[in-house]
Amino acid sequence: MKRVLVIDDEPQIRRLLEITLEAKGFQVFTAGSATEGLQAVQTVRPDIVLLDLGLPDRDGQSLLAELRTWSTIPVIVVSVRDLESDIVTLLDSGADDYVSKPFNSEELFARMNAALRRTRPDLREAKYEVAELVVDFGNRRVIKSGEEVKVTPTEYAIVAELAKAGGRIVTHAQLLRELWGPLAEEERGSLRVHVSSLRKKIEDNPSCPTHLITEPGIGYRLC
Amino acid sequence: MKRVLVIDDEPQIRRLLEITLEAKGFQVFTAGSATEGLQAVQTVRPDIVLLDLGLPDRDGQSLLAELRTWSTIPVIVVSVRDLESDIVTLLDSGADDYVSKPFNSEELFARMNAALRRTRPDLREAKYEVAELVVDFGNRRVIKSGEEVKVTPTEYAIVAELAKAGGRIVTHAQLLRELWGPLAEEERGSLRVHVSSLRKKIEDNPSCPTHLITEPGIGYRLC
DNA sequence: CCCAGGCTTAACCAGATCTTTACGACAATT
DNA sequence: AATTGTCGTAAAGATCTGGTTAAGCCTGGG
Repeated sequence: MKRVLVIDDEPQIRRLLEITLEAKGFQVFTAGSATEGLQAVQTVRPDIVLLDLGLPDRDGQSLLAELRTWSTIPVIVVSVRDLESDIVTLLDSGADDYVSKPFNSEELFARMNAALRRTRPDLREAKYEVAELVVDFGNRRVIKSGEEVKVTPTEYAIVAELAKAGGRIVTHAQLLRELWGPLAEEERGSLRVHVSSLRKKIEDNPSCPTHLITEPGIGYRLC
Repeated sequence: MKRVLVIDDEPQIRRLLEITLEAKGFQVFTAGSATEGLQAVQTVRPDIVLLDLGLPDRDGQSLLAELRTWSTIPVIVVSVRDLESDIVTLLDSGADDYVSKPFNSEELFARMNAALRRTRPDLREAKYEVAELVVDFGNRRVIKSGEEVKVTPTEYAIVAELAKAGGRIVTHAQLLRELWGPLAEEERGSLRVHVSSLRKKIEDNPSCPTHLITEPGIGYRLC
């Protein structure tokens, strides 16, 4: 049975979709806000997401952008707006399709199936892998040579941030912002310590790192 | 055994429903006012709610609206009024079905079962098993090594939530929201206590848990 | 009315985790 | 060669988190 996650702040819409989609044979999960929704993607691992724009806590597009940094799960955007420019922007941000309210449930169903057919199942795994190192976002785990590595919350945040960048450099500023909020420049020392202890766990030879690489003066990179 | 909460201000009706529903195999809880009812939803954790309109302290519809902001529990509205417009409004607000007084108990029973089937596909006949531990959603029981374990309502809610996640991590926030409603961040201490006592019941060695695992800084997981 | 079960709160403890600090290595610069 | 700044490491201390226990409160049933 296919699992669908509905992210919408209006309870009535959630209910409506729940009923119509269950009738179509989907297993339906719901989330009432953007943050809740992002979390739910990880926990319920749906096959497809229906995302309403105009959530209270966060812009739908930024949610989509964040989601796309670590997941390729198909997302269909649902919204009352249907300006041509909006549609383009959203598809650019990684949406798979677009349905405007009020929607015809048959049309929605058809588009969902199309999106499901289109996706490559092998890419739906929310994981980042390099050689013997695997960052499993879905289960919040780090695996090295098949063995799970116990990392602290901060260490996971660092390695996840680097993994999401997919091998590209992540600057000190970016990491600091992600870990300690926007105005934390004094934590550079702390960051160094955490990187150090992280290397002890994921590197064969911590003093000569092969995965968590320092880019002097810039930041770090996972490769 | 399914739990049903009856919210009605008339003692006679409460009694009547209590008797007929108990005969049908439900465990019945009652509340005599809207505020009492809202509270009871949290404390008794029913599987379904029967809500009478025309409560003294509050409009039934606003109660429904509030409930729907944090719970998807099936609600069947019972009322003397049966204006078409009212029915539509109520279903819009999130009611699952509508029965007008005086009601036929067979009809009510049928509609309750329909609502339960529709809204809780995960609980229909499902069980979650890991080694010697079984969470029996259908009968609301926990079995360990063939023996039933007596758990309190809150403990059952916790273990059921974890079981539904099927071994994946459930965050503190998710659990808190599910157990105490949307704005309960202060209950973390209480959650810890319940987890502790739950472990005493389902773990061979509670100080070294093998099933109910702590994911430091994140939440819990059943495996 | 009292009693028992269940929930919450508070206190305490242990261990994990984070930050701070100090120091040494290294490279680039003067 | 000395200076400067960046980075890694180790150790210490502070802080946080989670588990446990016991006490008190509330509620429903006898």
